[in-house]
Amino acid sequence: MDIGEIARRSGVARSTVSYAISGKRPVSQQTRQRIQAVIDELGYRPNAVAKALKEGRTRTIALVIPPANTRLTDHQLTFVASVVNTAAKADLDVLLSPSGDEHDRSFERVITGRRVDGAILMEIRLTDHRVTRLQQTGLPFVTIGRTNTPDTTTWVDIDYDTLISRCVHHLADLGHQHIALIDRSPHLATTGYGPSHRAHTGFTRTTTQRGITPIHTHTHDNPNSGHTTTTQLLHTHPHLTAITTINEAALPGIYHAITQTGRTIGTHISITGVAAQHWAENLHPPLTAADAPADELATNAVNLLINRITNPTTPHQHLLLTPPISLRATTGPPHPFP
Amino acid sequence: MDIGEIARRSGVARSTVSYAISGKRPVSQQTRQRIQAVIDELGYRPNAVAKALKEGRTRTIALVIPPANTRLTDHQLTFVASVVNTAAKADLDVLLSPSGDEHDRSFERVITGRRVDGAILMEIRLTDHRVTRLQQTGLPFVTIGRTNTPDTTTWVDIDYDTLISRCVHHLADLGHQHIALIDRSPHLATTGYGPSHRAHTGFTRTTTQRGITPIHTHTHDNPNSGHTTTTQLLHTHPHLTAITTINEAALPGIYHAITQTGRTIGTHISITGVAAQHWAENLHPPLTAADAPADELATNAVNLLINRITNPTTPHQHLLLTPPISLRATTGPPHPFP
DNA sequence: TTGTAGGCGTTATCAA
DNA sequence: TTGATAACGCCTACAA
Repeated sequence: MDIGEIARRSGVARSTVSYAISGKRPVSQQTRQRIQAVIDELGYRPNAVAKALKEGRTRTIALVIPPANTRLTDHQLTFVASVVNTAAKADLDVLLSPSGDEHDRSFERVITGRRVDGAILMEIRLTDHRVTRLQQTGLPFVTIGRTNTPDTTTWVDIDYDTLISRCVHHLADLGHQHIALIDRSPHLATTGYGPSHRAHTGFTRTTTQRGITPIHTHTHDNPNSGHTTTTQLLHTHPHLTAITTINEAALPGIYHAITQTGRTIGTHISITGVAAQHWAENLHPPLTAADAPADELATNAVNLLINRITNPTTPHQHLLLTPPISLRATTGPPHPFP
Repeated sequence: MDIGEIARRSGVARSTVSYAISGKRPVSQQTRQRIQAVIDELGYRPNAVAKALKEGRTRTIALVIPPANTRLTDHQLTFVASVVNTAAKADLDVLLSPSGDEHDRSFERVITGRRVDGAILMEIRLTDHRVTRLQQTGLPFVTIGRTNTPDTTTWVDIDYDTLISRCVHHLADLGHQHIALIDRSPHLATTGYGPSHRAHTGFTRTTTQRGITPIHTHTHDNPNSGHTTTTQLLHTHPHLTAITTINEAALPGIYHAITQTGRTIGTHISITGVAAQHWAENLHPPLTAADAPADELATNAVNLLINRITNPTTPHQHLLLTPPISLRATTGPPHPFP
């Protein structure tokens, strides 16, 4: 059933039906009602594909998610959900596209076939071939995180440098002299993952500035790895009294490793870092941390993208978020252990 | 740039270019190469929207996710990722559609505008208006979970009844006499959420059969709620020695509440249930549980859907999964506390 | 206030 | 082996 069917049954031209639906041209009360009756009776809905072809836009955006081999963190998950919700409010649909690994076909297909009006790229690297590819195609896009050449794209990001710097200052103010940064996986760092680099930079700068012994270590995005790393860390660095981290997925393991040695969190070992709010709140004890603003990131990403789609020539906009640290229960003055 | 442009530059007809690309008609080596050269030079890609209009299918499926107000559990998240991956392997794209709440517009738009060839519905209820709606439209779909009239749809589901029954048997075999079922939220149960109902059924039947005192309680899908519920549970039922649950999101809180009272998990309180594998493994101690097979659920859902799309008249197929219980570290013979 | 007709970019039928 | 052309279903000038 198509618009012609409706037209025939209501005894009008196809264009009249179209106008009756869109309201872009006045239609007499009488015909409008007759048309509407037929539409209701047949349950007619315009074919979105035909409409998209005619209008040259699909009212769909792509969300390019990280490869599936690395499990999505809670923060990323919240982000995806927020994107879908924000897009829904703007009557946009979201096409999910896995990237990396063997999924390049999917990525190519989505961004190259004019199936979407724009794209949001998650978890980009300092140099990222997907960004290059997207720039070639001319499809509007915004990235979560920024590349080495931030001025050439529209992006939203979290200021991990400043955030980790603040964490170190907070711990230093409490009197800590030995602070460890537990980073995300070494693999991410070597493949140019911005947050890792920038957290590291902020950490190094601030510990130097405050005359603190810095300890830098990586761990995979899961509790088991966090447990192993932390156990080792406590063993090799007996003077350690504070940890800061951007690896929320490892946190349960970090907690467990600490308590397992008989230490108390917040007393013998202070912890702080960056994590999803509900994640920080649901740990025991609740984590003092900068709450990663996934919602805000998502809302802004979608809005910036809509902006770019409707007005492709505007200069690139950027948004760097620096959420405050929520004081909860995991930091305090250093207590030697045992 | 369109197919006509390529045709012009290669000095052939548009149809020849089309056939050169699709291979659905023999094209001489010579012209094919000439065409390919032009395509490569200009970076031409066929417009997927036009193709979809012409072919009458979009090579896209919709994944209808639960309303955003209830945070997705780990199991659900894994499921979404698996669907996207499986679909990608079949060169299908996935359109995400939130349902429920104020998102009915999105749901309607997606399933009604011929934007997708089929849909997968997550978290359906025993009576579910989305199922009814989908049946009206005639769009092929498969549900995760089953309604009250399971024969009228294609579905995949987890056999919570049998799973919880097995858990009770396992605990009873160990000698437990007082077993509690911690269900998911009361709201889910009252809105006809199948897994809640069926877990409850299996629990009641098996406890009766084994002569065990059943205790049934609900909790929300988060650690805090699990903590509150469990604390209260231990208080009201001091003889309780075992818990079985289908609420994986509440587990950290359940654990915490138990140890907080001085009890040891696996000794004073045995726990078992249904949860995502990596979730069960990353708890301390690791949870003895039936590993919810999100991957298998997803793969089968996608394949059944593809089946239904290509062959809409086949009888409905169903798949009920009953994964075995993985023995880890949280069950043992009952030890009175203190 | 309404109708006619052309075109969005493909694929596929029918000729040559 | 290739070309011309008619759809797919919609929107929107342009006419009436």
